[in-house]
Parts: sequence; C-alpha cells; structure tokens
Amino acid sequence: MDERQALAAFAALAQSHRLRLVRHLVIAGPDGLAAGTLAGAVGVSTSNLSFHLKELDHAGLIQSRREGRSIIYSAAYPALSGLIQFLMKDCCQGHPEVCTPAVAALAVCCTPAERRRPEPVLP
Amino acid sequence: MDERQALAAFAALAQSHRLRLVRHLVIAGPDGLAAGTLAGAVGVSTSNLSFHLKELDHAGLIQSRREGRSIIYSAAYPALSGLIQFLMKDCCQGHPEVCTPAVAALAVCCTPAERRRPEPVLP
DNA sequence: CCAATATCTCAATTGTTATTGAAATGTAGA
DNA sequence: TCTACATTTCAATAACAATTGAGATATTGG
Repeated sequence: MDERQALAAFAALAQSHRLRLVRHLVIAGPDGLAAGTLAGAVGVSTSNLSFHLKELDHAGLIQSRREGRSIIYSAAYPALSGLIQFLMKDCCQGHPEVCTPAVAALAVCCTPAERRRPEPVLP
Repeated sequence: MDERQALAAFAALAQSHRLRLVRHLVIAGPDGLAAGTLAGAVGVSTSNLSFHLKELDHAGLIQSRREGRSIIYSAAYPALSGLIQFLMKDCCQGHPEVCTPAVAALAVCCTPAERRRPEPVLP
C-alpha cells in the first residue's frame, strides 16, 4: 500500500453511498452480495450504483464475479487491512499513544473469546 | 465517531497535501509544527496551506494554537484513533480475518518493548 | 509607533465528482 | 429464439474542491 493507493482508498471511502456499500460488503463476508441487493440496501439507483461500485473497484476495495445473471460484489479484505496498516504505520512513529486505544479496541473485537488472554496488569 | 465525522475525515485524508500534512503532524507529536514549517515540508503556497489546514481542522483531525507570531498545528490524536476504531468496528462483524493482520501489525508497532507480553502459543 | 514577519481571507478560475434517465449489453429460462 | 431480467454505459447537468495571487489581519522587535 503506497500513498497513491491510500489516497484512492480514502477518496472511495469519503462518499456516503460508497462507505455504506463497503460496510455492507464487509459484513456480508467473502460470499458477497449481488448488485441488485446492494442497490436496495443503500437506496441508490442501479445506474448510480454501478458508478460507485466501479469507483470502489478502481480503488481496489472490492472485487466482483458473475454468478448466473447477477454480478456478485465482495469486499477486498486484504486491501482493507493494508489501508489500515498504512494509516497505523504513520500514526506510530515515536507516538504509540496515537493508536494504542485503537489496538485495544481491535484486540477485543478481533480475537475470538476462547483465545483471549487475560488483561495484563501493568505498573 | 459517527458516519458523518468519518466521511469528513476520509475526505480530508483523500488529498495528497492534506495526507502529508497529517503525517507530518502525527510524526511531529503533540508539540506540533508551525504553519510555515508545514508549508515548506509539503511544498504548498501559504494561502493554499491555510485552505488545507482549515479543511483538516473542520474534519477534526488537527488543532491549532497561537505561539508568538506563529500558529502551531498539531494532530488530533483522539480523532485519529476514533476514525481507526470506526473503520475497524465495521470490519469485524463476524469476520475477524479482515482486521487480524492489522491488529498484529499494530500490536508490534504500538506496544513499547518492555511491556510486550510473549506471543501466546495457541492450539 | 513602524516595519517586518507570519498567517489568513477573498474572489476568480479550473478541474473533478455525483446524479439522472434513457438506451445498450449480456444472461438465462420457456 | 424470444422475452424478461440484471447490470452497465452514455451524455447532460449540477454541485463541489483545489489552486492562484492580491490584499487584509495580527504579532513582535526596534
């Protein structure tokens, strides 16, 4: 993930329809959702949806595959991770206080409970 | 951090001058940098700089204070953390594989070595 | 107070992006 | 093959964002 890609990703996420599309797709998981389903979910015309999906695709945040007469879109999880890591890397140069709260929040959210270590007691 | 704020933040970060400004400020730490210093660092005219700094301020990503005849800008660390958490929260609904790599990268980057717990051995 | 410095404001120009509706493309079932 | 369905393309319009340069505002040292 370089600056150019990060800018494209941020621009893609800086639009409410697209942000909602990405959120829906992320929650939908790798199976993804058909374009028509997405149109209903975010309340956008099919032609406008197509425009936004293309923008997201160009930004590398989603991918598509044909399935029957539908086209199924899904989140590009590695790109999302990469963007987050790009942001974080820049937040940490000598200032861990910037992202420590985010790490804490994530650690709870992303670690299945049965694998979670007890919180350490720090001095 | 609600959707409106996240959109404003993403829009602010989706511009190369502003992204560089934020990165400089984040690395500079809480002490911040004078506007003139930033202008030199990112190569932008003072009037254009003023425009971009105001955009970042409106997005809540930076703050400013006067010091002598200079105005010192600094990163709004809590807003950055909040944005990251907003993004992450949406990435995790049932799909930890999305952000686990990011968490791993962050955990190393943001935890001072002396406080780091040994990596757990999981089955 | 005056001059120098630092930053901001304003208006004009240019370029980019979002939205709409109509028409075109591609797919599958009868 | 014909028809219905799902999605995309295209052109036009409207809204928004970035840049520039000139001038205004604020602060300090002499």
